[in-house]
Amino acid sequence: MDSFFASVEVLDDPSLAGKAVIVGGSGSRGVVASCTYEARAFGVHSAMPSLRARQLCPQAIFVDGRYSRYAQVSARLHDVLESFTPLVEPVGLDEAFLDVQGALRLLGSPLEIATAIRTRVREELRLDCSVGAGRSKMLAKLASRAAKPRAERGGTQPGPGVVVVEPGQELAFLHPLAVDRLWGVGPATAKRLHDIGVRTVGDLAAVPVQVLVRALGRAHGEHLHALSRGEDPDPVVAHRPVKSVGHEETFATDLVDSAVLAAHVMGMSESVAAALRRNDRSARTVTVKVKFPNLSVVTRSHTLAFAVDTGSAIAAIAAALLDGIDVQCGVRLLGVSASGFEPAQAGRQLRFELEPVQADEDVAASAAALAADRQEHWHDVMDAVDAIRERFGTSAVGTVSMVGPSGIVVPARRDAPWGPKSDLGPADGTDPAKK
DNA sequence: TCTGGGGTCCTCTCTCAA
DNA sequence: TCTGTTGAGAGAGGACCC
Repeated sequence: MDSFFASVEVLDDPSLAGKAVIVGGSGSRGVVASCTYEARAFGVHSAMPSLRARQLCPQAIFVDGRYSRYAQVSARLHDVLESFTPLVEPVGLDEAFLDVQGALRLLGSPLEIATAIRTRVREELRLDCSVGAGRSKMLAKLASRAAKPRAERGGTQPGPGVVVVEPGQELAFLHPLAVDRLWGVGPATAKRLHDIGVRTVGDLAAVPVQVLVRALGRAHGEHLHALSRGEDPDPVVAHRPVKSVGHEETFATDLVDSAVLAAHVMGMSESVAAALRRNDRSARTVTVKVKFPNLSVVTRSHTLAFAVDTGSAIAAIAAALLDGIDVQCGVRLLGVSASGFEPAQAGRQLRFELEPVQADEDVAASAAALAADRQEHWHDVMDAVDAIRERFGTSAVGTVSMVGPSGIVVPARRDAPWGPKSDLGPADGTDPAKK
């Protein structure tokens, strides 16, 4: 989709049409999640710090964003795509790969299918998208990028909308491209490639694979070498299983109070546990992430002998992990995540598998014992809590440790997860609540 | 100017067991 | 009993994607 979040905002509020609109965190620690082409013409792009975006485009209208609304539109988009083929692999909310090999006889050539997708999306969602087609996911991805409009100083240049890389033309399409256009080449890899004289995909294809493996590691080196020759064996997978769930938050000001941190750990653990139960999963590994004021990041994880799916059990482990981190200098971001999934039933059968824990075992074992105890005694309670939250909202019920000055620390996914709310005031001097 | 949130995958290091 | 090797798994960090 073309500047998806911003386009949805314009769709819902036509007074924004033709204006520079930026969706993202409006605070000093926020980033741009999406922006209209009018904002892009000033050099604004997604992932840019909001402060920088304000400087480049002071007249831009900042919108906090509504994740639930975008998810709603995304679901409709996927309904449209699945009417073409059941083999749809979503990439985030606004992109997807479609394997249309089995539909060619029924629906026509790749160009005809791509054009039909674009038309149907515009008719049913009233939003624009760009479609790329090729013999692999990477080629389709690069082709869709080439199909998009281009923002320039003088205005927006419309893109072709549909680009098809025909069989036999792959290398002619790929080799002139800058190497950082390839999927998997970010700033760090691009720098390493530049260091060995590789600037274009064609340069990459000319480098012996051993040199790439030395520079980038085996998996990455071999993968990029294959991509540069147009080889991409990665198939379209319609239902990729989720492997981890997490919740993290950057605070408007750095936190130092251990009681406040503990309340956030509890709230985030509840959020993670609720996501696990929604997906009928329990998890063996709990990870805590801390970002310090100097932006350095540490993670600590612990893998249990059993799987858990209650917030209090996850919080027992997360709190013990956080205890092992020196947070005296303050915490800018805190996160809790769970991985190592097992079916939910594994967490419910805990009482038959647990080994007794001796009193003199280390902190991790104590935390595990606490988690086990909570897991065993809390899952029936959490089923009731889930039902209450479903009906009355996420802040309707919580544990005592989650209660802060303004009530229960809400563990639900935030609707505008792109940094803390504005601590700067709006760029145009108006009250954003009135927009 | 000072960098979000939710993910996946890879690499390196360490430990433990065979 | 000691030493060296190997492989698996855990833990930590980094890079990347949207």
